[in-house]
Amino acid sequence: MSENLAPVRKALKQPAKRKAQSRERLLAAARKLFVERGYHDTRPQDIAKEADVGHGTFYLHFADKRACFLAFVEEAREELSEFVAQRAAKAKGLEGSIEAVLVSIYEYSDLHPGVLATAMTDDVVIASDSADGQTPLLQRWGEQWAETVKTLTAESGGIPAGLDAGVVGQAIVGAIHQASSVAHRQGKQRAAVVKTLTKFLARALRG
Amino acid sequence: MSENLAPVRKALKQPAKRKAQSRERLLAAARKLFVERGYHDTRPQDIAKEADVGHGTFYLHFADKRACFLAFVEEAREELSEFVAQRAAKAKGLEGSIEAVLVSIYEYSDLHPGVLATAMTDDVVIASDSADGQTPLLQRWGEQWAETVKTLTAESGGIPAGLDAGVVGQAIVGAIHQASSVAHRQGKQRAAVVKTLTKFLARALRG
Amino acid sequence: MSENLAPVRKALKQPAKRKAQSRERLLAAARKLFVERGYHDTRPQDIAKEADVGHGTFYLHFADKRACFLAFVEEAREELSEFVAQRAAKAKGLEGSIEAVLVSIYEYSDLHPGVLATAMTDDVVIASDSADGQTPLLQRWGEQWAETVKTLTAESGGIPAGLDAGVVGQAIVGAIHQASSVAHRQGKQRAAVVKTLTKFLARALRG
Amino acid sequence: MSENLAPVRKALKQPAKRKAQSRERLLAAARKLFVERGYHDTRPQDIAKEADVGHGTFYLHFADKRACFLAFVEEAREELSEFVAQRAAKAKGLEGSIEAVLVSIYEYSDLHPGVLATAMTDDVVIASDSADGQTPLLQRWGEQWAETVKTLTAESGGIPAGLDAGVVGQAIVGAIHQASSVAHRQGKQRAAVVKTLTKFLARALRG
DNA sequence: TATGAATGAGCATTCATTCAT
DNA sequence: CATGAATGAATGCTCATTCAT
Repeated sequence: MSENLAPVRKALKQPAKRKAQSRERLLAAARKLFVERGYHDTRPQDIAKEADVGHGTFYLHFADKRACFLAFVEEAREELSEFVAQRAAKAKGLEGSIEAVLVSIYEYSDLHPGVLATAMTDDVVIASDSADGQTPLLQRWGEQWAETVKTLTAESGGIPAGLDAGVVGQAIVGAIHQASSVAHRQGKQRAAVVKTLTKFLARALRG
Repeated sequence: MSENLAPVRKALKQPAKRKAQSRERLLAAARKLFVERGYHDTRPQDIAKEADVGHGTFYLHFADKRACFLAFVEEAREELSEFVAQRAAKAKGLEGSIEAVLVSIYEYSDLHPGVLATAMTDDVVIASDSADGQTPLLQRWGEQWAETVKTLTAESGGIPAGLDAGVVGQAIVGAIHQASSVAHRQGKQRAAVVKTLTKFLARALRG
Repeated sequence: MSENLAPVRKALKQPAKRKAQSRERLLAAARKLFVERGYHDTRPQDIAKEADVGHGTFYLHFADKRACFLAFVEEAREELSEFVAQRAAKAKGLEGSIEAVLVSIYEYSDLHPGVLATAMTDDVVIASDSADGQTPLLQRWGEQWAETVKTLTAESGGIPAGLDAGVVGQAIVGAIHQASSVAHRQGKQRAAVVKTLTKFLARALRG
Repeated sequence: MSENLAPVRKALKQPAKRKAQSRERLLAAARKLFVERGYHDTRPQDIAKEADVGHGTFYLHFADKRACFLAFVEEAREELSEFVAQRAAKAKGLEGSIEAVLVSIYEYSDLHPGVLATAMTDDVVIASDSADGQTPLLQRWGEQWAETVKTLTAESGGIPAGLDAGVVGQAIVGAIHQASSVAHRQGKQRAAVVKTLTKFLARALRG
């Protein structure tokens, strides 16, 4: 009987590998369920079951449910970051670069539906009493945009005078997020969104 | 002590007035607690207690907790709407108008700290199974901005060619929301935020 | 429009009549709702509303919900009693009398669907702490049957020797109730039920 | 103190056994409380407490309160079934068999006071919206009686002509139930009840 | 006599987390 | 390292009844 019980669990050479594998499986399961059902409707038990490990194992790898969610967010962030970096690297000019980034983001969304929307479920939703902070994903992206903007506008003399780069970065990411969310909700043509956002942001940043 | 014990409850001649007053009291209590503790950490019981009415009375006025929250959101929306309309009415020009609106919003926030941030807690947080929809506050404001932008750009030939007004409206509100939230979180100077956002948006919209 | 607004409420000559009318209306409403929804799913509020009187008025006429239900039961009992008495009076012989009673009961059930089944909802369902007793409807009918049986068997020498009349009465009513309930639930032909029950009981009682 | 603190909980080697034991304890506690207080006055919490387990454990074993009650009913049904089968097996003749069954039932009732009365609390009392049905205990017994009667009357030519076996089965169980309930309520001599019911039913069934 | 706003005890159920094995 | 049975605090909501008008 013991051989065919949970065959996926065998063939684990080293304990270290086994632990790593459990974590991977849990993270993949968490990602799937968080995206499908949302944070509040996903229980650690569900994640463990989906990952085919015992309930208790969950807490061997994550301090609590929130930590698991944040791990998922971090994973998504890195994934998107790499994805965009590869795609948008060769874009030229302010407008071209913005468009390339937008297109990459949408392509990532197509490849991993719901992941970005779920990962941005931050602020209030998973609030914990400990109030430890963990900068929201959107804000971190805003900070990146602040840097990106400096680079993109370098040849045209930098960010227009009087504009605070930090504020601009957040404004950009906010604009993209809100416009995209609503467009998605309304089933709007994606091309129009990309075009409008690109022009809108380029005009705002151009000298 | 006996004089100030529930003095608000006296002299209620007509049941209709009495009921209306209860609702008002509940709504005020709800607003206070939702802002102070957030949606999830506020129980109908707490609201009733704060309003100095029985638990059951809460359900005499609101179908459920969610309905109460939405009533609070609606109240805040109308309040802000009036507030901004009065303040920004006499502003002149694209840049002037944008600035006036931004300043009004910040003034409202000073007068009613936390209300806007709480009222925007829409989307996922208070999700119900019934999935009735209720357009998020931010999106509604985005739609208003779309209209506003058409008016403001009328003299300079309307919205720049190729821009989708709906997308632009959402982009504006997203930019304002995100930039303001982060600025607030970081304790940034408000003047810089107003200035940057005003210029940023005006540049984007100018012909 | 004003003429047909609650026309039932006007033209109340004397207060005494008004009170009696309220009670009647409440009882009719109670009967309707108890039958349609059952005891537990009918609230005094619902009854008052259906009767088109204020919620508080309910307690002007009934001590509590239970008393209202018992009043409904009593009404049904009297109604059925009269109904059966009229129909079964002229029946001849043991078998004929039993059949006449059974047929009358079924006719009553057709005229007032659900009333008997609901009225028999006694024992546990509406249990109150006060445990005042109120003999269950079924038991009272059993007692009546005990008397009836004595009369019907008089000419053949009375109840067969060794049989306790009280027990027999309850047995008869129990047999009728259970057989009819299940037959109704199973959509069985009524004629077969009447025939079988009549023969069954007549054989048991014949000398 | 340490010796008698939850001594039942010790020495539980395997989790499977532990789980089974919990269920047993819960079921025993449920039986006790349902019989003592009735369905509506027994809360899952009470059952858990009586079983000396946490509240949540209750829902580890039963989907809901209703499922727990039905499990109790099933247990009682099987218990009585075995009990009667053993006692009434060697009875001879129609009258003898009926009497043996009746006596067995009363003996079971003496051994487990209140269990049968409680288990028959089916129909309306524990009604759920899902309306899944679950044939009432009394009806099931009626169906069994239909079979029993066929066997018992086999030698005398089967069920008397014109009688529907199904109807007869339900009539018998109804007669027994109602007569016994009332006799119990009235503190009537048990021997008289057995004697009367036996004769009554035997006469009805004899050819 | 009538009203209907107000009441608050009461309840079934969930779920993040622990810990003995 | 893994397990999964056990936990119990916490919560939104109902409804029979009262009472000021």
